[in-house]
Amino acid sequence: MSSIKDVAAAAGVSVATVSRVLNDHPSVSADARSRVLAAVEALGYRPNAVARSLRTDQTRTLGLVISDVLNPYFTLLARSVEEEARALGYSVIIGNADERPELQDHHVRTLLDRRIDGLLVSPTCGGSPLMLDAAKAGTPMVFVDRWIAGVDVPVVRADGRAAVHALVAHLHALGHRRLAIIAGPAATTTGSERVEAFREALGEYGLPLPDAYIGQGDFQADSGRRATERFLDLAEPPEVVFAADNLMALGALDAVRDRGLRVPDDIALAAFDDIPWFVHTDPPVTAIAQPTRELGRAAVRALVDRIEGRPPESVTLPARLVVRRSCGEPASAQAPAAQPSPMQRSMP
Amino acid sequence: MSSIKDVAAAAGVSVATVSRVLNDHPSVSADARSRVLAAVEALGYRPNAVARSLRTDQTRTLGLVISDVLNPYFTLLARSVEEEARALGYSVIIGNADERPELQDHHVRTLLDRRIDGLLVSPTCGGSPLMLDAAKAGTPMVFVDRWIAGVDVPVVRADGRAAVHALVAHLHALGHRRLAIIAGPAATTTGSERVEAFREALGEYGLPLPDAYIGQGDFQADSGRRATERFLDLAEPPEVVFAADNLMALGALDAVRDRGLRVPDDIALAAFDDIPWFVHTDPPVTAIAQPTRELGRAAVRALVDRIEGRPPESVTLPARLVVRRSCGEPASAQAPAAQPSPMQRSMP
DNA sequence: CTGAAAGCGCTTACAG
DNA sequence: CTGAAAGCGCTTACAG
Repeated sequence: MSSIKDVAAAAGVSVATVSRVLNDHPSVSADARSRVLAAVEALGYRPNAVARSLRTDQTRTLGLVISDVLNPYFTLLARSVEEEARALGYSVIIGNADERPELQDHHVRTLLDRRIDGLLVSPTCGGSPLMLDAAKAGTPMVFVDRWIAGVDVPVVRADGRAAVHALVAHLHALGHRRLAIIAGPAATTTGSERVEAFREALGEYGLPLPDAYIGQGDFQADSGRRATERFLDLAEPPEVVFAADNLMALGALDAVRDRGLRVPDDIALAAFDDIPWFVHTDPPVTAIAQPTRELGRAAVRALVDRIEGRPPESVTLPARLVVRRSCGEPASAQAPAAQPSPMQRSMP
Repeated sequence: MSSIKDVAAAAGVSVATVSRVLNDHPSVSADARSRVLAAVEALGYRPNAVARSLRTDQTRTLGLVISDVLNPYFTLLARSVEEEARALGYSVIIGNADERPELQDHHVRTLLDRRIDGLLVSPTCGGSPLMLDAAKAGTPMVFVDRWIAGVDVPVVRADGRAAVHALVAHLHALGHRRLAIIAGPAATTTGSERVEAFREALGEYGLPLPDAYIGQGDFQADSGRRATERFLDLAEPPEVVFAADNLMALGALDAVRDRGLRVPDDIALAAFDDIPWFVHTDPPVTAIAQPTRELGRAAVRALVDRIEGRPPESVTLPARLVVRRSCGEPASAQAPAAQPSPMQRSMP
């Protein structure tokens, strides 16, 4: 692989001049420029980003540590992060924590060792010392989706409170009174916030949220299945299960199906996070949709602002309820239409 | 951020000794070693991977360029690649080509500039000059899933031929005679191979594959929807649509649903690539499952073999048919059971 | 076992 | 406008 020296030799100039041409430095003669460009072309020269990074102390790379790539919500988030980063001239390296704190730390460490310019994290747990130290040490950092309290790091996330209230209103209107939730890990903000929003909304309707109706999940499908089985084993099972993410909803569907029961006839189901597949499940799943692409974009912009010396801004975007058929038909549309209408209602 | 010099100063040794300790070089006195280790600890020193890479000419990083991250098949592939790479001491940088050749080239170029040790590619198109040049120039490379003919690069992929034959046998047994396929881009191997395998299998049953029954898709959902609409507009629409990947099957489901039609009553559906969601769609979708994790693992092993000077091996693994309800009930199980049995049959 | 020194491929004041 | 030279943070023969 040819280096800048080879180009300089071929063009009959110094490496400094080659470097200037490559970096669009203004003070290069037209003649020198064209000779360098010709040499670059002839040799198929490509600058060594490693050497450039060592010298300039910037990698033009962002690290993104997400909780679980197999979760379509995070996949979409990752994609939107990459798109926006590319638009701003950055690459992104993704680390998949798989909801495991030690794997999260592994990726944070590796990314730091590679001297990424900034870090986007959706923290799996309360707060690893490694991440906190990095933040304190001045590594540009932004939290997406989930965050850690008490750390001076901008947060880009969706606020699901209003949508959870809309969901509970919807469920209440359908006559449901025994509502259960499959929560995420209490150590994550999204794990605890969604339960709190749910409890608060239930309170407005005078409905309780007994401990037996709070399933402890870990945001992965299996835990949704187990929590649902436990609900179904109760002397008085809930009428509705609200899964705090889409994968646990998938597990819940599995559990219901394995018992030979039907959604929504035997038990209703709703999920946090909307994904394309929810339109095609049996039945289509009522879900709370996050503005995922916007979150990714905003997170990158905040991080790049921070990296490039502009004040970064925290951003909170609203989620919205998408009603489908998994919680039952509204009274007005009792008889299922022969032609399934797209019956999809959105509320802010 | 402290450097090796700071550690050397703090430990009272030269940077060479620090480097030796860090790299587990045997010839270091126990005393020097412990002083260095103490200094490393005290300073919170972490080696700069950029500098190390420049010096050693290896990044211990693999590049993975996949066609579409949002496709669950590729997401799972990417995850398995990362896992195996991590186990072997490598990191991976993922580039999402989004089925766009120019984006694919962008990522290949960026990855090459970063001097990744090797490249794993699932080529979006016939063969970009950039990629071919890189292969010729000796960049360690392995193709996964899709490949390019006439290039001396190992290929790790699944052979779906037997499973496609099993699918056609299944469809024929259910009484279907008019079978259509939504193909992927002809420029990709998986795009053309799946059509060929399908045509060949149909031939064994004396069934034709008229041009009108070959929809041209691009492996993304929208194209599956459009192709299906065209099928449904035919004077004699097919009885079965076989989508050559899971996203186009999703689009097909959309199209059928939008017309107020039902799967499998009005039209049957099968897909290449099995994904967890197919169990929960309405109805569950009959699909051809690839050994995705094994493919990822094998691809990484082949690439690392190549990088580390061992002869890499091409690997072909069999796909298998997973029968669900989207093509109709077998005659023996005419009456749908009240309790939906997991009726899931596997054939090699 | 240890250190001084060269060198990986760049960029960038500095001097001309 | 141009080039010689220093230096980014490491690793590794080489000499002792």
